[in-house]
Amino acid sequence: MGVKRKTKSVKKLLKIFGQTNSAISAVKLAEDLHQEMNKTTVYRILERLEDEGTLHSFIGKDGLKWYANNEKDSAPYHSFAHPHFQCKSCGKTECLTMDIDIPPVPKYKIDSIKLLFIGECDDCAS
Amino acid sequence: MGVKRKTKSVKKLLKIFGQTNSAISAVKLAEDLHQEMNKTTVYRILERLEDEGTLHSFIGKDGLKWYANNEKDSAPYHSFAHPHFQCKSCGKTECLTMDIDIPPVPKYKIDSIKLLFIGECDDCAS
DNA sequence: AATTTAATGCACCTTAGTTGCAATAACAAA
DNA sequence: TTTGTTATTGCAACTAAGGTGCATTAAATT
Ligand SMILES: [Mn+2]
Ligand SMILES: [Mn+2]
Ligand SMILES: [Zn+2]
Ligand SMILES: [Zn+2]
Repeated sequence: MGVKRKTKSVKKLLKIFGQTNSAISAVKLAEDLHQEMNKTTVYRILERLEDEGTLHSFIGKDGLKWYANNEKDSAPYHSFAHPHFQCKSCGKTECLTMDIDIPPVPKYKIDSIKLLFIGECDDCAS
Repeated sequence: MGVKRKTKSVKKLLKIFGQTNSAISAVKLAEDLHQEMNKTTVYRILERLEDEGTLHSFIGKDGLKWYANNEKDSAPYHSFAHPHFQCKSCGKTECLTMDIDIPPVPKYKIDSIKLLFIGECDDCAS
């Protein structure tokens, strides 16, 4: 179920995601906010914001969970994937704006596609 | 570094991967083999087999690490991705045989691509 | 057989994420 | 505004994946 009450903690997280397009790991959020709310609260709010469609999540290259804004007009799965990029040097992780066209997979009923590009970002490539 | 000695434990794992094309999670292997070797040994052998190119690994939808055979002729990253499928009902996880063509990503230097299809397998879709 | 050292077992650790429950605070009704 | 309902939070304890240090074992080589 989604968020039912605009608590201080919910507002705080919404503000953070309102200020960036980058993905942020749950771990980082729990760390950064640990003076303002319990880590359990962070995890629970993220879950609720994802449920209601405000955020979306994915698993990064190291198995950590990352969250980012959901584009309002993001449709469910057609035949394209919303890709993420993760820098193996600095860890920066982003939603890519392009949608990647994925050909149909024979034999399986596909619900969603996770597409993760791993490489080096601008800053680290120099 | 890769495997230097064909120990009993190494042979056991090689035999297992010699008998299937499915991916197997490290957790499952450690469980199944826990009478025959320590879980630490399982994790270390998997790491070495991946280092030497015998196996490859990826992170599944729940953040677990999965291993599967490496096709001998698998090139590094050109512009295609080796996709995996994971059934959200029964957890079955497989390497797909097709290579998916991925268009170049502007702005980033990409080293590898992780492509995970999540859906329902034949058995679970009925 | 003796030597070398890669590989293993074990005990312990680290970290991400979850759970149960009592206390708190949105929010709506009175 | 006060009161009542219950969503949300904090806390402490827990689970599970995976990793580490080190003494011991066992491949492989001489
Ligand atoms: Mn995204
Ligand atoms: Mn594979
Ligand atoms: Zn970077
Ligand atoms: Zn299935």
